[in-house]
Amino acid sequence: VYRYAVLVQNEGMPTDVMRNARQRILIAAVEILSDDNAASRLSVRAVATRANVSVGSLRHHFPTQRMLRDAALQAIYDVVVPAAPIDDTSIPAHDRLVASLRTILDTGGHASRARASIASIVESFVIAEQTEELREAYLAIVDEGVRRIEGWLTALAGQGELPLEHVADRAQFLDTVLNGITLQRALPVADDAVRVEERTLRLAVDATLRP
Amino acid sequence: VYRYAVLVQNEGMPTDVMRNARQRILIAAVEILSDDNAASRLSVRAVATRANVSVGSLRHHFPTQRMLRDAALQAIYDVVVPAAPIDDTSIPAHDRLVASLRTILDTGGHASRARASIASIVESFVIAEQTEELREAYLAIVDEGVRRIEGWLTALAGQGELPLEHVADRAQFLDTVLNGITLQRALPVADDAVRVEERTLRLAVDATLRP
DNA sequence: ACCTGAACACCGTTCAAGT
DNA sequence: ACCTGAACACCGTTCAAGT
Repeated sequence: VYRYAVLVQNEGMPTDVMRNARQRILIAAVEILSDDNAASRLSVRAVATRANVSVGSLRHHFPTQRMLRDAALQAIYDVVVPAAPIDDTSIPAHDRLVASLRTILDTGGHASRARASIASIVESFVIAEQTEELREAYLAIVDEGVRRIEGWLTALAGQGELPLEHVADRAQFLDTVLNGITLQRALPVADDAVRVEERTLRLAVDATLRP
Repeated sequence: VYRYAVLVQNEGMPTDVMRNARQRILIAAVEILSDDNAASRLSVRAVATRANVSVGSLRHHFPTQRMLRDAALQAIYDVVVPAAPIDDTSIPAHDRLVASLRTILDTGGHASRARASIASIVESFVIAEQTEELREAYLAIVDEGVRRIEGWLTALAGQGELPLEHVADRAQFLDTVLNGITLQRALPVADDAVRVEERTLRLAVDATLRP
């Protein structure tokens, strides 16, 4: 699904795409990540083999496995999620962060889509046999989400909106709040759910943007 | 810190604790998890070495690494949890609220119990056909939880710890945070899960107990 | 600059063998 | 029943060597 996106994204590039190892590695990684199998891990050798490239070559283009995963997820998100206005200082920091957090929430959707989303997550990671492989796959996903939030908070810290040393803690905090909201969206909702969610998100952001 | 707790918890046990491999393994795991070093991982060999036990012996008592981690986290929570009454003004309001919220969290349990708990909720209220009856049944349960939190906040408001008019909003907020934590307890957990959860809960309570 | 593949130090799990 | 430690199949990273 996403592999074409990655290609398109680099359209105005050198010459023969299939001759470009970096491209092939990135495409292979995106393919593995967007595989139907939720538990698929992004191992060095799996990616290298799929891209028809040596381990050393992979490492040359992506010095660490984290850099590779980040690049692949970034490529996916760049296509799927509209960019957040985190640097638009004409808008209050509070509103920018709320809007950014909503881009994560919206990947889960609402109503029946939110329910399908949670059902799938619970099936894959809660009900399924708890293997180490599954755990690592899940933690990699969580990590990406938290890092995204950290990215926003770091940007806001650069504008003096919060202390830089609290970025990690507060990103985890916001991640938990988003998990709570996501779960609540899937569960039966009260009539005032939208208002409650809005207030909760604002309260969480208030707590985050404070010395 | 927690190592003694694990010992105490098994006080009425066999004979010589230091001769009990299972005890030593559990203690070693708890020590590593409650280590200050946030990067500490719970590897088989690290635990086995620390416990002065072979890898095989460790596997005999804890067939998978997950079971070991679950047992260690359970041991930690069993000690951390004891509830402080909300009206005991000799304890800081902050601590009283955290302790009270933990009593709700602990109804969900940890590890396999937390997973069974979430699986059951999702099955009953997310996957099941969304009837009005189901919705009302669920909202009644939620209401009960939120009302409990409101009760605590009202008590604290009476002591001047927060404005009375914000009690409803903030109870909803805390409910969302608890939902997030509950979900995270059921999903695969990182090695630093205990610390992260503690910080998140404190941050949420900080946000609540503020004008 | 780009690529190769062996080597290294890890990981969790399995298992024949001991007591 | 409890324990041992080697072996296995992985993992991510490093690096001398090629082109």
